[in-house]
Amino acid sequence: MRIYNSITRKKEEFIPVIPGQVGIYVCGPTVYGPATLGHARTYTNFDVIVRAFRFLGYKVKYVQNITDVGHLVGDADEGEDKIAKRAKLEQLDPYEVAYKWELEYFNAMRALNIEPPSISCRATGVIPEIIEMVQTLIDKGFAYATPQGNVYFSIRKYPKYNQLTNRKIEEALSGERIEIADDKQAPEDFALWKKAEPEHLMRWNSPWGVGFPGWHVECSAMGKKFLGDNFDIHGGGLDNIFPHHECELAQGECANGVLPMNYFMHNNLLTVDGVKMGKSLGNFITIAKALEDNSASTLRLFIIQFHYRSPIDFTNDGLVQAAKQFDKIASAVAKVRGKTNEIAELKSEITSDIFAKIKVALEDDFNTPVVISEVLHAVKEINKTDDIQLLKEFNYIIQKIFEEVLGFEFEVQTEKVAHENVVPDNILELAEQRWQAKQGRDFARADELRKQLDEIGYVIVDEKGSYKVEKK
RNA sequence: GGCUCGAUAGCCAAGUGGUAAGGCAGAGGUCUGCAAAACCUCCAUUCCCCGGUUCAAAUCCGGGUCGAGCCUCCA
Repeated sequence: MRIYNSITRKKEEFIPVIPGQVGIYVCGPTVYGPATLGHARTYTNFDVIVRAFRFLGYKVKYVQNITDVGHLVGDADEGEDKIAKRAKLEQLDPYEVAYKWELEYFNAMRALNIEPPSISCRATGVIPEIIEMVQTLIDKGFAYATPQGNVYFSIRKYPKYNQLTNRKIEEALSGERIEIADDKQAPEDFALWKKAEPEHLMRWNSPWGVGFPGWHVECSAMGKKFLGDNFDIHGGGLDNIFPHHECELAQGECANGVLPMNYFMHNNLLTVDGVKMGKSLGNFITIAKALEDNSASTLRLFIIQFHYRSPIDFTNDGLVQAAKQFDKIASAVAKVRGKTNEIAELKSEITSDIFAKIKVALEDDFNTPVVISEVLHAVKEINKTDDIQLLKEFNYIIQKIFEEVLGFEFEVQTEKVAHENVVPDNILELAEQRWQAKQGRDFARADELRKQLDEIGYVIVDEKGSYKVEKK
């Protein structure tokens, strides 16, 4: 098993802390708005990674946070955090806002057939652990509390700062939630704990006064709580690499005495028609919207066709291609399952070869594009054969790879199609007339009826000795 | 401006030292009265450009050009 480690910028052999087990932490969403295709990309990527680990025999503990403590609003809205701002707009309690979007997030994930993490934890649920970690950092001399009630991490105490992004320390601007304070010893120091202004609704007591945690500590505290001082993998979107992950590395290593994660994995981002997707740019597509026109499996296939470290440009053409490919896969699966539901051990050269290649691809930094190409290879072989024994073997690959690792859903798909294909009686009548004409070798009449049906949106597909009518 | 990553056929996309996977589109064929689907065959002497290392480079090194992301919250 080899994975690309952002810390060393190299593909490395994966050596788990505990043999046979994987502890993975992935940065979750800030719940202040709808889940977008960006979220779909990131969590589909890590979903497949976790599924692949399990398929390869690892026991996985997958932890994800829900950031329900807001972040600084980008523009001139001084002092307000995102969640508090939204709450005022909607006349809701900030906890209500956070919970509403958290539910939406989980619904969107479920709709995409993304398995929930082993542990999902809200930032507001680890306030004691955060305070404890901040205190540790102060005690060890890496952080300092100011008379104003803020606590900052002193970057100069951690010479390795910026190991992920190679930035010069002078350029490392602070990434804290509130930018009023000038009580820092150095401008690049980042906040661990911030004093709450009177209008700030989310607030907790602490040794430094009433306040709320800085942006980066929640992930460190949670990772430590659920996975220990030193765990295997920390993942997240590339956009979090700076400053968030740099800060995590710094505070984590200083607090724990050891680098918290052995591997850092970053998935690349998603653009829409070549442009970055952002809430502020107004070009974001929500998952709910995307699912109106596409099946979850099509979206998954679209995402998985790219390597997780490559950028994805979301275009209509790309989606159309993915939909076509998924239909192709689904009809091959339908063929197999139409003939047999049994599963057989892989004995033939063709199935074991495909299976082996998929395994190799997954073990090589989760190379899903290569996996998909083997999936299409399997589809081709399925279409070529009527050997029941062989189809039973393919059934195994379909279950293990198509469904368990890649997360495609087929049953739902076919049921849905069947449901949508309720054809009215008058159409059935026309189709039957056409069939009779064909049987009577009156092809002119048959073609005429086919054309008529086509015009009202129905397609006839002839099969051996029978036919099917389908809505286009 | 600094940092990081990328540039592979009409389009999308793997491959990171041993002689270019796969898909879409396109061309031809088999099957079918026709059609659809499926299957078969063809479709990059070449991997942005220029130099270098090597028996050997799309793959490594140097220099360009272009593109994306980060440097402010973001998956």
